[in-house]
Amino acid sequence: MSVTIRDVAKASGVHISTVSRTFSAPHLVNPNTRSRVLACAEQLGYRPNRAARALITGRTYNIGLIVADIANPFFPPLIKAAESQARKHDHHIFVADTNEDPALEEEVVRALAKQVDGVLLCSPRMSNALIEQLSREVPLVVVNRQITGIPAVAMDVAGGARRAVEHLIALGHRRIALVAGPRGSWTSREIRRSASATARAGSAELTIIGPNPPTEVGGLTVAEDVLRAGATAVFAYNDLMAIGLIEGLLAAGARVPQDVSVVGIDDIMLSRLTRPKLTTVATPTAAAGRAAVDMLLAHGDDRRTTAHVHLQTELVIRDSTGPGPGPHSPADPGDVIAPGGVAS
Amino acid sequence: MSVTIRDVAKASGVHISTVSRTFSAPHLVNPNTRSRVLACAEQLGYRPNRAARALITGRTYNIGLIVADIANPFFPPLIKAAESQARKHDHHIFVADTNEDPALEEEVVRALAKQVDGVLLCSPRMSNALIEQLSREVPLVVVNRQITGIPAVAMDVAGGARRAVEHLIALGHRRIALVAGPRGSWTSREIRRSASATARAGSAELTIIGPNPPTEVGGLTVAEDVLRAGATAVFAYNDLMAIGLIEGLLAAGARVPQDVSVVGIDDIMLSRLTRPKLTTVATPTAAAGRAAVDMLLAHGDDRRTTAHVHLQTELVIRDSTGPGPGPHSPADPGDVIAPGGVAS
DNA sequence: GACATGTGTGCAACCGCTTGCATTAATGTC
DNA sequence: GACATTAATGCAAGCGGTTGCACACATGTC
Repeated sequence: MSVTIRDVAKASGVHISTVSRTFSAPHLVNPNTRSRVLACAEQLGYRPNRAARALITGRTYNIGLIVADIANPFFPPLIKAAESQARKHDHHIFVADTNEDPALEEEVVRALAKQVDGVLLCSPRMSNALIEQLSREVPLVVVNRQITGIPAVAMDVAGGARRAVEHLIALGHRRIALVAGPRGSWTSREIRRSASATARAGSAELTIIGPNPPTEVGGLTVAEDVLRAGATAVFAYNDLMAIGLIEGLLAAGARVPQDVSVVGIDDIMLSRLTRPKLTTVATPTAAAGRAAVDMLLAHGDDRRTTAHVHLQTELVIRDSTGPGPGPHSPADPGDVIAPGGVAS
Repeated sequence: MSVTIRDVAKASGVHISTVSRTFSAPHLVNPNTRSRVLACAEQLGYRPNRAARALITGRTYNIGLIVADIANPFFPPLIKAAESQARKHDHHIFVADTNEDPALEEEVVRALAKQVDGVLLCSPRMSNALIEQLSREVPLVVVNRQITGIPAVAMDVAGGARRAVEHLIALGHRRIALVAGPRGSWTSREIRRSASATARAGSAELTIIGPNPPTEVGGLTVAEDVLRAGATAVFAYNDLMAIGLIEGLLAAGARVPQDVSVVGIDDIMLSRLTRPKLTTVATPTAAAGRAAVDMLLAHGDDRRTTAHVHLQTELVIRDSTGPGPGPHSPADPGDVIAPGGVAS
């Protein structure tokens, strides 16, 4: 049915091992023979069977890419960049979506382990211990997370969060809400830590609302909590939530940014298209995808390359942030109500 | 290194063929033996090597999914649904992005052919002839295209286009522009055909602008052409272009929908979030992803299942369309200028 | 008790390819 | 011209599984 190495061998009058070497070790075969074999292969439409090759060499030329939610606009640019970079190195990408479910994450890694040269774990929700264990079964590169001993591509979300909160403080906001992301997210912890420290340093009050699902709906549903907390500015775990939040705020009659300023993080395509346009922290998503693939492929040679790539983020000021109530805001700690669903 | 069928055989005191049958033909092995083997396998953490299995059975349990542009928000829901549906049947998905390039499309299909049980070709830009040829090399299901002899999942874009244009006509618009999609797109041809027929039936004038790249920028850049054509309403090839177009129109000083009404197609998530919210034709993207996977897997048994699945579309009226200039519009065919980039 | 029947397991070939080793021919060295 | 060296190719084992066939044994039938 399908044309194999034997067909090519027969057609070009050499042994199959010569054909094999023509493709995997060309320098070992006589140039004349080589070109004859290549001609036959071309003519027959021969393509090496990677599965068969992988069986012996252990290299599959496949990469697993695991994301929490393909439909979250944060991921597509990353996937696209990774796929393109992988193809440059003749690798293919398995994409799996875990629906934000840590258990599914583990299962998918295990299911993919034997069929890939390595797995890119994007924004994993698993525990560090589990990730370390899995990394013994298959080469792993984590994106948006830092674990000692595991190669990682991290974006400087802490720096981004700092700049975002500083921006709000500079605008005169003193009562800021942080709409947190999902439990188990490293990014969420980083943001929380950095935003808290920055608020403290700027003598602003930070109310943490969450955890929440990292979706538009997640943002929409906390709009009331934000208003009840009396915040004049909000920093959200990601753009999708920020956009949902703005929807919710507008629906509740609050104006953005006149009454409430909103900052997101990610700079997804959407952020330039909503009204008001979203002020946000741009994360280099595509660069992260490329870097992760590069690390994984480099990784192969020397297993202890636990380098960590750090990518810079950048504050993009658009229209969803504006001046706060000013330095003389009648902020009375007494009327800060702790609404349902608010944690610290 | 990795635990194989032989390790399990040794541990449970049976021949490897018995272990093999325990997994691939359980009814052939004695229940006692079976449970013993399963226990050993579980304890050793054995996972069958799919590549090795594929070598003999010819079934890889992999599916290729080829899209024109992952970053186009139309695709992620489709990919997500397909991946999820595939996983239900214990299949994995290779995702490839072709950057809207037909040549790359062909190359990717060929590269994937041997490693998958079939390929889902989403919105292919290739010629029918080429698709037919490829379908002889690997089982194919096309999405958003119809080719006799090839299983397909098609959305009723023609019906959608009709309803969109009828909606504009009902609002009183008589000079309508169609912002066309990329060359080679079946959807683009369907839309053009259906929109033309509907306009003619409704005594409206339809100016076709394009072809254009199916992106936000593609829409943005034709805003001037639309205004120059004197159209009071526009139907765009997809939501992304419609949204870009609205940006462009607003930037040029035109109000939407007061001066120009805009309808898109796809109902991507974005469409609910922009201002004004986009009137559009909703296409059942996730359903298409699921259906395509199902067809491909069913396909396996009986190669001549060239069924075509047809999915309904639906007009979603939001805020980007409004009343036209009315029946007494001073439309003078004489001042219809054919701007640069306008085709018919 | 002889025989057909069925059940569970082992044996070995094979899927398409890679690779260490043996073999042969060509080349260089003194 | 004998010998070591190098280059090019063939041979065959094996990667981790599957599967047709043979075999041993237990049962049922007359």
